[in-house]
Amino acid sequence: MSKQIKVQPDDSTEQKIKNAAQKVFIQKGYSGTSTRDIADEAGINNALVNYYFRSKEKLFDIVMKEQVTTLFDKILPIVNNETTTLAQKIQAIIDYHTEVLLAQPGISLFVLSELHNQPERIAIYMQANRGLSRSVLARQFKEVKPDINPIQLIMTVMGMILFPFMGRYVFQRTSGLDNKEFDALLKERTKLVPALIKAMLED
Amino acid sequence: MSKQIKVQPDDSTEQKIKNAAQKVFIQKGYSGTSTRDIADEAGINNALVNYYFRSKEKLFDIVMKEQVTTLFDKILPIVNNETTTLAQKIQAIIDYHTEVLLAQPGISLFVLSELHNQPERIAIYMQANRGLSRSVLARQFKEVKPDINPIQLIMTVMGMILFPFMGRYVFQRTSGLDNKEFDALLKERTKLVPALIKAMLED
DNA sequence: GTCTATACAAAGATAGAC
DNA sequence: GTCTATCTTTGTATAGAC
Repeated sequence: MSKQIKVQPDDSTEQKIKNAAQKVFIQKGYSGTSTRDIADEAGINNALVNYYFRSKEKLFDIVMKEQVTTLFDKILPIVNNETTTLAQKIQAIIDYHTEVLLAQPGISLFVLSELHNQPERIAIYMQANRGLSRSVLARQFKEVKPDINPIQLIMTVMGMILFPFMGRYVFQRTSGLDNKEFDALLKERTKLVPALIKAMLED
Repeated sequence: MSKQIKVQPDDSTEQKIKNAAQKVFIQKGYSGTSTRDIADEAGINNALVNYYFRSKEKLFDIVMKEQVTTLFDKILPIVNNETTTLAQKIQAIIDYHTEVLLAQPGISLFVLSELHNQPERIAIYMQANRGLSRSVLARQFKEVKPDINPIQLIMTVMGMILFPFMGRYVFQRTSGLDNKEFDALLKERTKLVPALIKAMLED
C-alpha cells in the first residue's frame, strides 16, 4: 500500500543524457564535445540525444544556464540580505563558492571560458545582470569605502576563491602537493581570504 | 650601401599564419578553431597551414607554449631575484601581469582552459615546474609567515590580478562600465592589491 | 612558395524499422 | 522509446599544377 506516487525518475534516459552532457561539456567545452561523446557517457544510442533535445546547442544551453545560475545567481540572496553585515556577506559568499567548487571544480573555468568563446550568447545565460552592483552589499561597501567601486570588492573576493580552482592543475604541480593536501589548502582559504578582506575594509 | 642585412620578415607567410593562429586560438580555443579559420584570418590559402606547420596540433603547440611562457616562465627572474624584497617582487609580478594582460587580455583564460581540457599535454607546455615553490620569493615569505604555504601567496596575488581579466565580460556587464572605465579599474588594482598583500604580511 | 582540387574522416542530424 | 542506417556538412590533410 505504500506505493510511490509518480516520482520523476532520475535515471530516465532524458536525465541520463543531461547528466552526461554536463559532465562532458564541463570537461571538454562546447566545441570539444561531440554528441557521440555524450551518448557514450550516458550509455545510450547517439540518436537519442537529438530525439530528446533537438540539437547539441539546445542541450548545451540547458547545461550552461544551470552552471551560470549556480555560480552567480545563487549568491544574490546573500548579497541582498538586509539583516547581515558586510563581513558576514563576504564570508557567506566565500563559503558558498568553496563548497560548490569542491564538489564540482570545473564550473568556474567552464562558465567563464564559454562566455568568452560565445559572447553573443551571454544574454541567454545571464539574467541577474545588474544584481551585484545594485545590491545591498554594494551599498554597504560604499559606506565604508566610498572611493572604491564595489565591483573591485566582488572581483577580489571571487578571484581569490575561484582562481585556485581554475589553475589547480598548475598550482598543484608547482607545489608538489597531492589532492588531499591541496584540498586542505583550498579550505584554509575560507579563513585566509576573509582576514585579508577585513584588512581592506579597516585600513 | 646601407643595405639591411637579412632581417626576418615579420610579414612572411609563415609569420602571418602564426599570428593569425595565436589570435584565433585565443579567441575560440583549440577545438573551436578550424585551420580554415586560421587561413582566412591570415589571408592566405588553407593548404599553406599544413605546408608550413604540418598539422593543426603542431601549430597549436607552438602558440600555446609561447603563452604559457609569457604567463608563467617570464616571472621566474622576478621571483628568484636575490636583491629585491618580498614586497618589491610582488609589485613586479603584479605590474608585469597587468601590462601583459592589458595588451592581450585573453591569454590567462586561454592557457588555463586548454591546460584543463588537455591535461595529458601539460608536460609539453610547462617546463619551469617547481620554479615557484622553490623560489627566493617562497623562501622570503616563509620567513614572515612560516605557517602558510607560499603557494597561497602566489594564488592570491595571481587570482586578484588575473581573475578580473578572465571574467571581464561578466563584470563589465554587471557594473555597467565602458571599456575605458573598466581599464582604469584594472590599473587601479596594481595599487589596491599590493596594499592588501601588505596587510597579509604584517598582520 | 602558393594555388586548386580533392581525398578522407569526424560530427550533427534525420528517416524509418522495430 | 530506442535502434540501425544514412545524409550532409564541416574540417584536416595531401596531391599535383603553376
